Amino acid sequence: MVTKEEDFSKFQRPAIAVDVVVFTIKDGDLRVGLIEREEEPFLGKHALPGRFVRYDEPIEETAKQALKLKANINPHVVFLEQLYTVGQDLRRDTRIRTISIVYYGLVESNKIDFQPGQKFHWHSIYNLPVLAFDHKNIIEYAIKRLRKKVIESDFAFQLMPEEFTLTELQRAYEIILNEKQDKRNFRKKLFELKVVKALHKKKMEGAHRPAELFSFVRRK
Amino acid sequence: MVTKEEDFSKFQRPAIAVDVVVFTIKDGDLRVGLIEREEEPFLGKHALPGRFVRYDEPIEETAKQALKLKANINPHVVFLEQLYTVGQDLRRDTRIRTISIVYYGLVESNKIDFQPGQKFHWHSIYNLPVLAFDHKNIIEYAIKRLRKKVIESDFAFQLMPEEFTLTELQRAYEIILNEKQDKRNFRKKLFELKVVKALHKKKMEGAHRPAELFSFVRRK
DNA sequence: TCAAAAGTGTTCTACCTACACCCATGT
DNA sequence: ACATGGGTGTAGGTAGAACACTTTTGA
Repeated sequence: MVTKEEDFSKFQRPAIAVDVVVFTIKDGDLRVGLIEREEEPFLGKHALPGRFVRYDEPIEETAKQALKLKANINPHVVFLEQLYTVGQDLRRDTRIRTISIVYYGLVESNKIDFQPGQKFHWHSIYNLPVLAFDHKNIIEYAIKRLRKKVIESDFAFQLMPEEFTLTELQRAYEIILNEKQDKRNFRKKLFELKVVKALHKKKMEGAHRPAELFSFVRRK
Repeated sequence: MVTKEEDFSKFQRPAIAVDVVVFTIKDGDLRVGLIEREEEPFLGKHALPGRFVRYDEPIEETAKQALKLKANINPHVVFLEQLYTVGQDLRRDTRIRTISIVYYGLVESNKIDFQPGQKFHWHSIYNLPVLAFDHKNIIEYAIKRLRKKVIESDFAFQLMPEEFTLTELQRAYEIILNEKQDKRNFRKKLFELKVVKALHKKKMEGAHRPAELFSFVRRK
C-alpha cells in the first residue's frame, strides 16, 4: 500500500463500514430494503443495512453479515457486487468519521421470509421515506448503475426465480428500466445472446395459451 | 452506516489506505507511475503511490497527498477517479489488515518535472517490474477499466495537452487501446460528438503539410 | 520534385427499431 | 365462440467499418 513505513498507531483511523443497497422486484415495483433506525442519530429515519468492518472480516463478508444480522436475509440468496466507496464528507456520520463501502444486492423477493415485527422492509424507489445519513444519494446512484448494468449484461436474472417465462423476464426489465420493451425485439436479443434456454415445460395459468418456461444460461 | 449503535472502541479497526494508479502516455507507450520501496515488506519491489487515510482527510485528498508526497506530482495536473476498493484478502498487506481504495489518475507526462534521484518512475504497462502487494492485479484491472472508459467517453483528453492535433489525439487512443484506428472514422466520430473545436492555428513541424490545432470542448 | 504527414467521402454491412397478426388455452 | 396473453417475421433506418486519393509543406 504505502511506500514509506508509517507509524500506524500515530494517527486515529477512520471507521470503515459496508452499506448494502438491496433491490428486489415486488408488486410490479423496483424496491429497496431499508431499516427503521432505533436510535440517534436519525432516530426513526430509514437507513440501508450496514455494518462496521471487523478487523478479521473480508469486506464482502461484512456485507453478508449486514444482510443477515440487520435485515434477516440469508446472504446466500443475494447477488452482491461492490459499487462505490463514500469517504469525501467527513461528517456524513455525525458520530465518527466513517468511510463506507457500498454494495448493491439483488434478490428475488419470495426467497425472503419476513418475520412479524421486524424492522427491515421493502420500499418502492418511487416512494422512498426520509433517509438517514447520505443514503438517499447512495440509493440514487445505485439505481443509475443498476440500470446501466441491466442494459449491458445479464444482471436482471439475479432478480428472477429459477424458472420463468419470457414475459415475466420482460416485465422485470421494464420495471427496472421504467420503460416498455418491444416483445419481439426483446426475445430476439435474448436468443441471439443465448442467455436463456427453454425447459420444454409449460406454465399453465389463466385462460390463455400456456407460456414456455425458461432458465438462465450462465455465459462463459 | 449502521442501524444499531455499536461500541466502536470494542473492536480494532482495519487500516484504510488509498492507492493511485497513475497513467501517462510517454514515448509512444502507456505507462504507470511506480515507486521503488525502500523498506520491508517488499523491499526493492515496485509499488503504487499510496497513503493511509487520515481521520480528518477526505479520501480524494488522501489520493492527492499520495501523489504529492510519494510521487512528487502536483495533484492539480492529475485527473483522478475512484476505481475500486480492495478488502477481501486479509493479508494483502503483511503488516496490518488494510483495506485500500484504488483511484486511477491520468496525467499529461510533460506536466511533470522529475527531480534527480527520485524514487518515482514511469513503467510501460507491457514491461512491468515485480510488484509489491497485490498491485499487479490492481494495475491490470485499472487498465481494463481505463480502456472501457476511453471507448465510451472523453477520457483520453485527460492525457492530452491543451492544444493538440487530431493525429496526436488519435495516437493517444491507439496507445491506450493498443489497436490502430482508422483516420477518417476517428475524425468523423469526433466531429459528430462535438468534443473538439478547431483553434484555427497550425502546427508547423517537419517537412509536410501543417496540422490544424484543436482543443477539447467540455460536454454538458 | 520528392517525401511525409494532413485532410477528406462513399459504400457496405450489421444491428436496432418499429410494427401486426396468428396461436393455444379456459370459460 | 370469445377473451386473454403467448408467440413469431420483416422492412427501414442508422451507426460503424472498410477503404484510397489529393493537399500542403520542407528539403
